[in-house]
Amino acid sequence: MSPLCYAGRVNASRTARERVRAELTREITEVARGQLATEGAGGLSLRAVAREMGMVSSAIYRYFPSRDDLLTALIVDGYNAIGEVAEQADATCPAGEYARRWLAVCRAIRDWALAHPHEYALVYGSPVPGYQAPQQTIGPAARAATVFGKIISDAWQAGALQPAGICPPPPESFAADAGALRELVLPGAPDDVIAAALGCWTALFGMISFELFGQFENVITDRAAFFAHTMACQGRLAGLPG
Amino acid sequence: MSPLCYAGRVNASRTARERVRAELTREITEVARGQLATEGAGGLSLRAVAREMGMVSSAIYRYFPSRDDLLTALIVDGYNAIGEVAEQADATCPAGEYARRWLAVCRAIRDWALAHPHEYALVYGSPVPGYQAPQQTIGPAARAATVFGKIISDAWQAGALQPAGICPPPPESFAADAGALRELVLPGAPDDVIAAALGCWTALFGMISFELFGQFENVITDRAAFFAHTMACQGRLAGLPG
DNA sequence: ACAAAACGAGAGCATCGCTCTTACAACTCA
DNA sequence: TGAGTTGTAAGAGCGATGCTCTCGTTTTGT
Repeated sequence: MSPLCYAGRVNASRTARERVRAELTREITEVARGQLATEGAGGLSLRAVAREMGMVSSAIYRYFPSRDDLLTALIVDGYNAIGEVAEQADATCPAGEYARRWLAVCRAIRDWALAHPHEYALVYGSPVPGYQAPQQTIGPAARAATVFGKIISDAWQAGALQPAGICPPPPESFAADAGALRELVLPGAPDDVIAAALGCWTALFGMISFELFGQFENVITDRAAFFAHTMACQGRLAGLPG
Repeated sequence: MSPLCYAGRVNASRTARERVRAELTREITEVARGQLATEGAGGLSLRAVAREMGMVSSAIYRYFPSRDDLLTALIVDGYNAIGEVAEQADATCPAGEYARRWLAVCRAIRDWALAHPHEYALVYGSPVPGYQAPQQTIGPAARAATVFGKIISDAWQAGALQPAGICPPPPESFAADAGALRELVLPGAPDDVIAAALGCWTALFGMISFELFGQFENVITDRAAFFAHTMACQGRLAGLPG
């Protein structure tokens, strides 16, 4: 009677069935990521994914209730991939060389974006369809930002931050947000440092998006060099020495 | 025999037919812009446009050979709209107050983007379909940039630019591009000023895109104030006093 | 007045996202 | 072991899309 008696068995069988389910779910996202890479987000089709897997289109809906849910899964994957390359790039640098860490992270994210343009567009480009802001994405989205936040707060706590001193103080309305950011990703940093860091962070993605979305066409030729230069400037604006 | 004999007539009759054609073309883009505003780029449908105009879908193809061509027309319109608000905002400021002009242009573009989010996404977001860089868009794209370039070069030529002095010199590979930009939109400015201005410009759109595409959700509450603050910092980085 | 070009309408093709029903397989549990 | 439950795949189908083609009609140029 009590379900607890069979708990072990239930779990075993569940994992038996859930295992193939998880495997199929993984394969769907993998095939979808392949289609995304070649066709872009607009060309991703559930029917084509099903076709490539030898399934019938309606079967996909057992795993993803709608096309948007598949896209959301890919978005989460994208955030995680960006977060991972950022973490790895940061880890290869000496902890005390903050500007170098910042540049390494910038470069890693840009390289990933250039290698996966459609995935980047899905994550940091315009929201695709009727869109929504799915809550599941906020966690993975913070992963890369956490890496950056640690660089800044490490530098701050080591007393290595050399503020440029050219910015006016941030608006009072920013204080509450700065407090939240200080707790999450920028421990110890004062408001003006947090504001500068946020500006830095958005400039990074503005740069990558401009390059990837064609705004630098016929404008900049050596984009890698210009990118590194601009990111170095932004890093200095945030106080990173070097 | 010679077509020149009938040049006047030909022109008159041509304008007779071409006038209704131009009018219909304009109406199509207008209806399409309405649909774009409510549904977004993904939901723009030639059939729906035709339906709203009382036409049959195939008739649209007499005016726009494909859906992408309609989108391209809307992109050109978007660039022009942004360029126009930038020009107007710049014109309302005293010519000598360069930082104020810069902030006014920033605010005007942001306001337009917030008022026309789907159009902004179409222009500065991820390229929609299999994408291409249509040549017809490069002219209108430069319109807003020209306004900004004039602010910087005006300030430079008036000797009012106060470089922050925190940036390393731009890479050598940037010299050629800087030369082209100097001729087009930044007359007289040296390479480092041009590089800083470009960084400024991309930071502006990075900021707007982050806000519009949801990256500031649960992060920044008073976005207008933070935007103005960050743009002021960026202006100072480019040397604008104020 | 007449040939050529432009045009709107309609039917049609392939494809899409998604729903519903049906048949089969695996699992549960007495 | 055998009956009942449940997850799954398959197929048909709906409404809609972008786009092509053909077929009369109108407008244009000579």
